Amino acid sequence: MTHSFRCDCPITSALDVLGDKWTLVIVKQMLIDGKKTFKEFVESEEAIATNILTDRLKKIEEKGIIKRLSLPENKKSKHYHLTEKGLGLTPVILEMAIWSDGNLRDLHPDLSTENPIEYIKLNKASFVNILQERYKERISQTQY
Amino acid sequence: MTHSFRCDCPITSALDVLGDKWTLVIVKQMLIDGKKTFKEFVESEEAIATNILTDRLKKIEEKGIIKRLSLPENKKSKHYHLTEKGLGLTPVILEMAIWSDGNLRDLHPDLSTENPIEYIKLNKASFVNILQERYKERISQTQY
DNA sequence: ATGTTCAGTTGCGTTTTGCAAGTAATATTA
DNA sequence: TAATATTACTTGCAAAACGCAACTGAACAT
Repeated sequence: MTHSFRCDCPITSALDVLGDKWTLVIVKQMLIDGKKTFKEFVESEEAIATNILTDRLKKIEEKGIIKRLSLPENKKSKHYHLTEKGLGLTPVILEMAIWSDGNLRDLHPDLSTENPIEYIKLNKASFVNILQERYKERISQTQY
Repeated sequence: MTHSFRCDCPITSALDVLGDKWTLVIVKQMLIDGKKTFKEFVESEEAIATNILTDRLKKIEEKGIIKRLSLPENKKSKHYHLTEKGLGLTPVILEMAIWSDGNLRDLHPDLSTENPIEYIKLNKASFVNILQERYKERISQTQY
């Protein structure tokens, strides 16, 4: 069944696809944390339930945000990769990180401080590029 | 009760606050569409249900993203305004619009094309500023 | 052959969502 | 002034989504 959009607004439509607790967390785990397999997603600190994970992987694969790949030398494990469409979410994720850093510390004092947010803010476009190139480099290591 | 965050990751934490179908739609309706009252939100093309709207307005007010204001000359209607924290979401919303424009047309052919996306992409920072200043200008018209 | 790992699926109770209808306070109109 | 309308909600209820735990089945590992 095809996705049903609430209206023709691009922002609302983005939220029709991305607007839930888990979808962008999974994309972030792939892009930032380098996770590729079901097991890696499940073992993440966010502790996603397996049924939810299965559902989201299926949905975002249908939408062309990720690809599910079989490995030639291993029939048991699968790899999930971001497509260009998925990689295109890098700026959205980056802006969320910046917003959190500047606006969520009052509600969440333990928020991580490890990322060089000030550096990122100086040149967002180049940081987006760094993340995307790093991701592409990483996935080019494996043969499918 | 205080909000519970899944972990200390800024991106995941942003999604703990913003990760649902409606929260950012409401922020967008305020920022882009100029909506201020309960009635205006309900009458929007996204057609949010009133109980959901009440719930989200309460939650994002608690988190400091919006402010609920009474008008001195009118005891019936209330105005909802973005705070600086809410206005800080402008880049996130803008990046979602850009992502949709470039990546959602295959799934959603009727997606609006009215916004000058190419112009926006040329200088994102200045467009963020324009939106924020326009918003502030608009709300400064009313006395509370 | 046996045990383990990986990628799921299933069952079930809880929570959230969505629709429709109702309400209460204020403002407008006849 | 009385009736009507408007605004901002609240309530009830059914449906969908979520979350936990247990289970399965294929593929490897010993």
